[in-house]
Amino acid sequence: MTGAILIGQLAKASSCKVQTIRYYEKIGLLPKPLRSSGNQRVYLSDHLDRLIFIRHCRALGFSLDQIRKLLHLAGDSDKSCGEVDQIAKVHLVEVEEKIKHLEGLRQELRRIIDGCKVDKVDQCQILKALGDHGQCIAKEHGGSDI
Amino acid sequence: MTGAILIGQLAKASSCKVQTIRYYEKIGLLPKPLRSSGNQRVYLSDHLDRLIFIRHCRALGFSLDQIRKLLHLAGDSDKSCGEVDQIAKVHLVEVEEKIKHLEGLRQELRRIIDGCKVDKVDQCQILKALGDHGQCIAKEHGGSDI
DNA sequence: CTACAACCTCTAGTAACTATAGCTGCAAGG
DNA sequence: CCTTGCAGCTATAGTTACTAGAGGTTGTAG
Repeated sequence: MTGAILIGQLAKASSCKVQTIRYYEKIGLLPKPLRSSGNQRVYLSDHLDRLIFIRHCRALGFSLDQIRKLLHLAGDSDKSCGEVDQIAKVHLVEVEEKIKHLEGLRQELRRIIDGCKVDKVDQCQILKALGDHGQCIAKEHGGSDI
Repeated sequence: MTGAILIGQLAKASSCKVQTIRYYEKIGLLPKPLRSSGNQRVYLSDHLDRLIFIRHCRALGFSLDQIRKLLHLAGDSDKSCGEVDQIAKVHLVEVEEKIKHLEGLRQELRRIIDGCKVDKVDQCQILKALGDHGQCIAKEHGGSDI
């Protein structure tokens, strides 16, 4: 029975919280493990590998849905990996877009903060700037992808 | 009665959805407006100003909680605007940290994508890289602030 | 035998909306 | 006067990816 571990050990080995592991099982991302006589989850190394894969993908910002697809594709060993490539590239584009968006916000925030030289709220340029969208470059009112 | 408008007009004037306006009212970010004889919300220009302020802050990535504080501070007209400044600067730091984080992901994703030159899933370097956290620079397993 | 940690299930909470169901109000056309 | 249809109303549930808690059971060490 080499490598049979309980959920606490799996959590440590994968740097993933116990709750999260149970959550992944519930949504079908991790297969249901065996149970001990006392109804405790018993994991083997397959589970650990899969969980490490998932956590690494999460650390890279993939959504659980994207990860589900990647795991599915990884199971089909003679398929072309074009789809894998595609998912990764789409995600890269998303990341790049987020960076661009945030750089815009950074620039605008700096402009607003630097513009305030007074000390009273009723003359505060930050509040004025926040109330006035006119000079702002952050056009996307309504798009909350920060 | 100049400027008395219904929720649909307010939505258009602020580029904010009707549902969102009602939501802001429910959580106390927008004050409850008057009602018409037929129980419809009736707004004046104060509401529009406040809503535009909120939407602009949201576009800049402030949380509703931060916005609540900003609105509160803006009401106290003889207070020092140091706190306003503080909120804005904290947010700027948050944005800068997110940018750094995402730049790390971008670099790592590019490395992984560029490493894959084969065409079959069972040799796919992307999947291998995703399963192996060893060479990865994105250390923060568990921190999902993307 | 008794602590105590680690496990179990189930439910609710987070942020900031968005969407749906099922209703009423209101103005215009026939 | 009646209908059509849009705009408004409330209330509830869904989204993402967890996290926290209640309240109970199992396993182990002293």
